[in-house]
Amino acid sequence: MSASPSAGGRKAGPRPAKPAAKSFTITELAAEFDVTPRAIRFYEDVGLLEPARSGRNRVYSQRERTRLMLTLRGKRLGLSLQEIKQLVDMYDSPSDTVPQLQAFLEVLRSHRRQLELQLEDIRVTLEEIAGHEERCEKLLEPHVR
Amino acid sequence: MSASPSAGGRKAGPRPAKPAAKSFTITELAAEFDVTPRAIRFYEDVGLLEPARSGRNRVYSQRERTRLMLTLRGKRLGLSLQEIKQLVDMYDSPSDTVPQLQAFLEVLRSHRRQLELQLEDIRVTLEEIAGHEERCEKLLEPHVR
DNA sequence: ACTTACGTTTACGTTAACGTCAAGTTTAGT
DNA sequence: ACTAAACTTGACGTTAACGTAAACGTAAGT
Repeated sequence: MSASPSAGGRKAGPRPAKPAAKSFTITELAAEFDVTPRAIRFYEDVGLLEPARSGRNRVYSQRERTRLMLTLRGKRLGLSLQEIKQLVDMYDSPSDTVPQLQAFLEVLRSHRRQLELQLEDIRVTLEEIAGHEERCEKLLEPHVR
Repeated sequence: MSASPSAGGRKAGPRPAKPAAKSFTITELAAEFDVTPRAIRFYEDVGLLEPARSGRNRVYSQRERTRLMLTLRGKRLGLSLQEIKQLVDMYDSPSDTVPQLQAFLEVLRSHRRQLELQLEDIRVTLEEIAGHEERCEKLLEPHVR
């Protein structure tokens, strides 16, 4: 999202109206995303999360919550935690130099290619499943009557 | 060099009009699908493949080749070998009784639901990637001039 | 007979991604 | 003060999916 030049006066100073910056405990997130706290701590060991601390206890910001979400989505897509870390790190570290941007673009494109292949795999599989389902239903139909 | 597709007269007995039922060695399959023989043997241990034998050596039929293909596709979709086995087994064992068919249908539908979720994950991710790419390119454009 | 190529079995090693205790700490309630 | 609940940090265990090495078999070529 690129705003028009004079639209956003981003200045440090008196905070206008902040929505209180909701935070989460580890068990809250665990419950919300249906994973164990152990898993979440493990993602931290790997470097995927860096929650703040309130004393000894972990405090997760909205940003950490998002990273956890992306992590789990990555897992569902079959990525390893290392791969996920690479991607997520690039996603929210603002590359500014030209070579960095170019490297980022390369990663993005490679990731996209992989997803498109996977998309094709899924498409084919879904078609096969549809065929099987049809066959099954046809075989079951006579028994319904 | 490897065997050419029997260009001349490959008559090895009184076989009338059979398409010769092409078969494969383990290294052929390994090369074709870019996996190690070790992996293929491992899939056999798990019960995903049951190649015939010529003496001690494994001989893979077209059917085995297909099962290997499905196995690798399953892996790309993030399934475990056990899950893959369940699916592949159902796919080519001809369920005939009504309860069997119904169970099969249930598995198919559950599998389909999962794939559809994955499809959604991919769709969302691709959109995000598109956004990142666009932003990147916009940042790089000025440097091209 | 000897090597080379390809295949085999057996067995132990490795990596990823957690699970599963054990033992301690901190906070809230009684 | 005592207890329960929620969280913490180690540290070792486990499972899946192979990798890797050792030792052997066998058929083909020289």
